[in-house]
Amino acid sequence: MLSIILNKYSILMSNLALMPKPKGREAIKAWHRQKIIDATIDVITEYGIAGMTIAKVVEKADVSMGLVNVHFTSKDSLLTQVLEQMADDYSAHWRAVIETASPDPVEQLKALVLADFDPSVLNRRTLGVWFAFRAQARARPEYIELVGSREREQMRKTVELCTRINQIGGWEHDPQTLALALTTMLDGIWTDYFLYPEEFERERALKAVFLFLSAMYPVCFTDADHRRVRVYAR
Amino acid sequence: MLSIILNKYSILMSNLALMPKPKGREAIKAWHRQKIIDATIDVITEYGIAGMTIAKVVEKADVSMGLVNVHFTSKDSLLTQVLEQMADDYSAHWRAVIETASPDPVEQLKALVLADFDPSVLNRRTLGVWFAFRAQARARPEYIELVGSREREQMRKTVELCTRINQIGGWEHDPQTLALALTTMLDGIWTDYFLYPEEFERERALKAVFLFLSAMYPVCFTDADHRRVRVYAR
DNA sequence: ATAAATTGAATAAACGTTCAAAAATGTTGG
DNA sequence: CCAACATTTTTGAACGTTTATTCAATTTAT
Repeated sequence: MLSIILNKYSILMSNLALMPKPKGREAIKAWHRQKIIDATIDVITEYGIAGMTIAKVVEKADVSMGLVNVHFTSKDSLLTQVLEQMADDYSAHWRAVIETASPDPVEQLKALVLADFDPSVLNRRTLGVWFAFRAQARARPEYIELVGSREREQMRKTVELCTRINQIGGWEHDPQTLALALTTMLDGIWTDYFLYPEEFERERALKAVFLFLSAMYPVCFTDADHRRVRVYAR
Repeated sequence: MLSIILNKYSILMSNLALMPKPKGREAIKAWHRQKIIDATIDVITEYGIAGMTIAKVVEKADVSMGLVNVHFTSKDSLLTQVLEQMADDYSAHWRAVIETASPDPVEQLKALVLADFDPSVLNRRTLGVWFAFRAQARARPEYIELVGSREREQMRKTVELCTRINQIGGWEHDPQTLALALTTMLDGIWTDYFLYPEEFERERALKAVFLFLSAMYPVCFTDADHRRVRVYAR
């Protein structure tokens, strides 16, 4: 949460171009830096990672050729830092959402699922760049390193929540397997949305996830319209 | 199935390099063509779509510079035809698997799921290139066109099977939602395997899918070791 | 011998990166 | 308050590579 607040030019807000040039050396520098990152995301969105060039980035960011290498040393370094910011933003988002939710693990798991449906995540711009980086994973292992640690943390949280919900209702599902089923489904929904945004039905995708959760944890989750009848102990 | 047999140099077999040069003009031409396609896949696997160049392809394929443009007109066209072959191979595979299975829809759905776990699909080479193309989807809409029609067909089949299984046991799950849940989960499992092949546990992933299916269609599917107790009518 | 397929040097365009020069910002002294 | 200066930031033409593509020359198959 902290990082979302502190990072003024977070990836979650798109049109930095409309933001006025700030005062002060450091602020201008940061503003330029973020303009370049935003432009990079836009270029990748429009031309794919294969069509991303410095020339297109500086044109979109409206800065000079040389500035990219001043701020980011190299094209490779720029890409890594773009991914870093996206991964940070995503992590910060789901963690904030969980902390905002009630301490009830059912509510928290629900919040974790809904976080992946949030417009700040479930949008073509963010997902497209995300997928572009992931597709390069094998060629650039540093990308996996970057994303992997954060993804593992999310998985750990999911497993923890499943374990706690298990205890509440006396269920004996394998938390690891259940968490895997859940996270893979959410990931697949991202892909579906990214590839076929026109045909994508948000409500149906939500239903699909809650269909699964309601089957695993009846009473705690319902598949209909996400209304929930909770019982703490039996 | 037919196309798998006919297409001698299918993507499913990797090391064409070891295959001897055939006799006959047309055969040599086709052999060269396939060598280039294979090399392209290898290059994308190693360098990502952003690092794929004609120079690297011809070196790996051990043919001359000019041959790529003789056979494929342009780099773009080469990439499109590579994707086309991969999509065809994948479609042919799951369709063959279903046809081989018994007419029982439960068996067919099981076969459809297992098809996505087949080594010819679930391997880093195939998935990596697959993801590389999908990530470029927005920049190159023709890629979606290519993959989309085939993916829709698979979805239609999945919905059909769910509908039929519903009837058998008197279940009333929404087939569309159920099929979506299933396919997204399978897709997510691909991603998981591609990004973290070391940590990936094939058996757990299978369990995750069958955990879901057994919850939806108890008795038809079991989550343990895929043993199944079927009852046709209640 | 003839037709077809393959070669690879040549080409122009585009690429990432550099760095001396210019502009912008902050500081100082009147 | 404002010049004049010092420092930092930004610029963009220039550079050497790498890129996809072409096509006359060569090799190969019939």
